[in-house]
Amino acid sequence: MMKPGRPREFDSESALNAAVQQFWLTGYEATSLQDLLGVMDLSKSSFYQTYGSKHELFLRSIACYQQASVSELQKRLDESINSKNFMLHLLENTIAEADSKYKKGCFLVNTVNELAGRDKAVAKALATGFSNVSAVIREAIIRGKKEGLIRSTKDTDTLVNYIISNISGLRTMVKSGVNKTELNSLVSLIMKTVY
Amino acid sequence: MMKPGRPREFDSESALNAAVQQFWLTGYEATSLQDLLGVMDLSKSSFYQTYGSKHELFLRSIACYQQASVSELQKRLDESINSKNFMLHLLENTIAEADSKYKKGCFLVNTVNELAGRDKAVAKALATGFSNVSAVIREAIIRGKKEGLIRSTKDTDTLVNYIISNISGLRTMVKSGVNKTELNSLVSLIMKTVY
DNA sequence: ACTATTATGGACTTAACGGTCCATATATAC
DNA sequence: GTATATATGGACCGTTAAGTCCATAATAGT
Repeated sequence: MMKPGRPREFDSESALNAAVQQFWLTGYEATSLQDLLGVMDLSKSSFYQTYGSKHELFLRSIACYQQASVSELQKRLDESINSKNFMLHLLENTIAEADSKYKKGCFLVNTVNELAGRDKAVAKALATGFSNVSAVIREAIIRGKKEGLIRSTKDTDTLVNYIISNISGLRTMVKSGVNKTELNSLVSLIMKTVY
Repeated sequence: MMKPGRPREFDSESALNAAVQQFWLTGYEATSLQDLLGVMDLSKSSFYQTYGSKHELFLRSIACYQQASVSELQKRLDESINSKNFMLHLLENTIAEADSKYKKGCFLVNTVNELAGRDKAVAKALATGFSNVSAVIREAIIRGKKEGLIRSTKDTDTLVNYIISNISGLRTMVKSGVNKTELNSLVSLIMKTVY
């Protein structure tokens, strides 16, 4: 039962993806509606009709990014030969942007730093995201323990937090321009702490 | 030889400090000129005459914050009984905000995440700040090695980066609402890695 | 063909932004 | 007291922000 009416002239899925990219690159405040209309390729009317407001779109963008990231992460874990290998690639992936000109970092980490303190709705969306990411990391740690690969005697939760915290730390280091050689040393130290 | 002219009605030092606090709390974009005039307690005219522009004031704020932080840090290192003790207190200090309502984090870390990617002048000011902080951490690591307290065999530079990176990571964890108990576990793991 | 429904373009609104300008106030140096 | 120099208050500016509104366009079902 399709409802009648004029059909969309824009692809709402790719429009949302474009919004994610833009927010990811320039954050919430620094991204104007004009910027969004440009990359999303729709009119102001369609924008408000479809997404309600900039703020609502931002929340949807967080959800979209988070779901994609988590399922990508889960897939990589499932396909890894072991926990250690998964974690090493995760950390290496985190510092991969060090060479590129535009360092977007992680959208969740960026947003925590920009908005979590003063926007409750955003904070909640982020909490969901972090929680979902944590669940995958947790699975990886548990698997590592089963595989007998983990040398640290610390409890699972602490190790999960340790990984999350270090990913955030590495993101900041990348953004502040630390070079790849130094970052690689850092990754090896982090790995050595856990595995 | 004091120059003539009407004297200032505001204290330029405390005005700058107030600006630092405001930028620290709400970042660059989200801090309006009105906000600044309010907390700095001066008129728009005086603002532009004294500080040039919002952007210039922001750069001065970074410099001001950085100098104060570094000298505070250096003082704490000088007064510490040993390197390990200094580092433990540094990390504990980093997570101290976990209980408070407003989590300002570190102004430098916040700003890296908000602006470093698209504002060269800011990036440069931040680089100076991080470099100065690193120098103190470096001194602490070297001292720790002399004192024979450091168990890690990693080179000094890597350990310095490790501390900086973990401080950034902890800041993000605090902002995303992780509780104090978990953070303390994390601190103890980080300490154990180095000392 | 007509109707109901949704989509779109573009004019419009209101408020806030950073920033400029100038007349006036207030001090020092002579 | 007068000249000089700086400080201040407040009006003003152009731009942009997010968001609203309405007339029109384009479809599906009848």
